[in-house]
Amino acid sequence: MAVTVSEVAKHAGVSPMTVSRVVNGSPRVSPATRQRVEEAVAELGYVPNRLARGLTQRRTGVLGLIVPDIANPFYTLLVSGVEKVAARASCHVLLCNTHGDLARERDYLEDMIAFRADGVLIAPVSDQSRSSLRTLRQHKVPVVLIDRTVQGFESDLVQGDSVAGARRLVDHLIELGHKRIAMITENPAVSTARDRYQGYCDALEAAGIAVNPDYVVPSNAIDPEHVRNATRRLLNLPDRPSAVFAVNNVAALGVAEAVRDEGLTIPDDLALVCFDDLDYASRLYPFLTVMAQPAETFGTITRRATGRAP
Amino acid sequence: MAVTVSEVAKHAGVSPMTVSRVVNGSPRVSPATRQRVEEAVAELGYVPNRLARGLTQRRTGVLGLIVPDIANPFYTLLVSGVEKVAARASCHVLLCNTHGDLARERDYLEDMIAFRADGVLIAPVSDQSRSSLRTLRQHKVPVVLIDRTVQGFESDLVQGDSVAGARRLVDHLIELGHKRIAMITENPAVSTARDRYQGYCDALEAAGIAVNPDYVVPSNAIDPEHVRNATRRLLNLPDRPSAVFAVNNVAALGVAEAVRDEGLTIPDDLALVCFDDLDYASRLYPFLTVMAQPAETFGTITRRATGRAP
DNA sequence: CTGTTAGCGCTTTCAT
DNA sequence: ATGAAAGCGCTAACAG
Repeated sequence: MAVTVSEVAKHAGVSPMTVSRVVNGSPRVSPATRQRVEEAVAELGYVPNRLARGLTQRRTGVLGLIVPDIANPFYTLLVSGVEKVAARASCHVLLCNTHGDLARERDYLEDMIAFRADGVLIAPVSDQSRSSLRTLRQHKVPVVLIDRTVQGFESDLVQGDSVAGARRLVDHLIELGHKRIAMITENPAVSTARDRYQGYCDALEAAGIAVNPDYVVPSNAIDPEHVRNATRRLLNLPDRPSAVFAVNNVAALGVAEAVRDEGLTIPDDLALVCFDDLDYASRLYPFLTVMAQPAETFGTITRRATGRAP
Repeated sequence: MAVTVSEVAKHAGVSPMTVSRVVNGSPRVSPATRQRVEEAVAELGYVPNRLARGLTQRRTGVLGLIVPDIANPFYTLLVSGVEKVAARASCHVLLCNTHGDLARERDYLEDMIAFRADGVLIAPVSDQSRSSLRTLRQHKVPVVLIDRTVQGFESDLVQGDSVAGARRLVDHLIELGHKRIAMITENPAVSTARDRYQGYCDALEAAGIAVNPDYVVPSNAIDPEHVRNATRRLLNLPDRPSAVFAVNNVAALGVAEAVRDEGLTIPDDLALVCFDDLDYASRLYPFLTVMAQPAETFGTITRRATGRAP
């Protein structure tokens, strides 16, 4: 049985309430009693029970952070940033990895309600996350969307500009003289995939290049192997693209491996650009042009998004 | 105010206890009442409060995971693995990043007591983590050490064999004909640093090569920039080493960048081997020999370590 | 099978 | 400045 307020109180010859006041730094305690209580706390090794505290105060100091893939350097940096900010605010981070799975996401969101998280930061799986997010909100848990919007769900939001970023990356390829530019996309229910595809089309259109459906390759963008296989088919087209825009870093990795599989090299045989940094990887492998987002600071800034259908 | 057992109970015309039984899947409930309760739960959108539950049951379903650097791919994989196992056990992971800072680690460990974590997995900062770990144990929180032992603290442990791993890496260099082999080390209060240095020395000795103190470079092994600078001095020695053994992946990254700074290349001008995988990075950059540890499965296996002084 | 009582450890509220 | 009482939401332990 752990040490409780009452035991400390007895030890210090005061009431539990006074112990509570001291522990929480209330000024309404005389220096003398404060000292006696502090000694008792130290002597007994008292550590306040945050479950009990959360129950009465209805604040737990816990933030839920829900991402599709912790191992993805983009989310890793994000987690890192959120953890840093949370620590400054004396908060703790409950980390949840959905693996892009809606059911798991739903469960985790319900858990956030159950744990009475003070708030939830989430990079949602897709637009289909809407219903679980609504449930969360019904339970008054503040939500901030990260990186992705959700159709039909208005919320505070932290994200980069995918349309403009994609546009810049593809413009860059066009300036280098590329005309046969492919894109590895992902599920259009993911807002960033939609936006980046939009930027890709905009850039091509502005340059008077028609979008070639053969050059738009769907992928899951979560598993590099999946992308690798999809890309191999692309590289074996009779009219092989000279450049590829990957929807994100994982896709880029898959492309890089497919290129190597085919005995080709980057950037000689194929130019590769992508969204999101590969962090450590890109420091070692400078042949990749990335639109790095400040993932680590995504935990600090906020703006309002409409969540309307496009 | 959130929905409580009592409200559900009233709604279903039963006692709170019966609601509790249904929610927790107790078999001692008639099918009829069970159904009525379930309907009430659904109708009111009841989600049990896990703080309250934790208070009575003294189990929270929360595991603390404490690592020095989430952004390090080794720990990222570890986190990923732990999260996976925890999810299977319906547990949640409270993630804490110490940044190799003892004070922060102490605070986090105290928080784990406060939150009544069911257990703590920790890759400790160094041998100096001992006192906070003892406090944790006094409070009956089960601890498992990951990757690193702590002198004077016996505990369950998950780790790879650093001595043998280092030995193999350096043997490999020797087989390739290298004689001038440097090592980037870190704080000897970190068990893996000690062990890997041991393996390095063993390998050299077995080959009849004397350990050259100039070739043993201390670093913090947390910040690639620090390693980068330390390595540059190494590369400017009159008798430059032909190979480097980096104590871990971060150190290897720093070395790789220093090599590039000096206008040299790997592996032509310098062979580089290291402990721990760089994950995504090493898939793109195959010039690096790594002793990859199964970081992701470090969350599943356990053995007993003595924690005696070496 | 179901309900009652009591209490987990803390803090709010109201006294003093 | 300090304390007493009540209750946060839930579940053990015991009825019946």
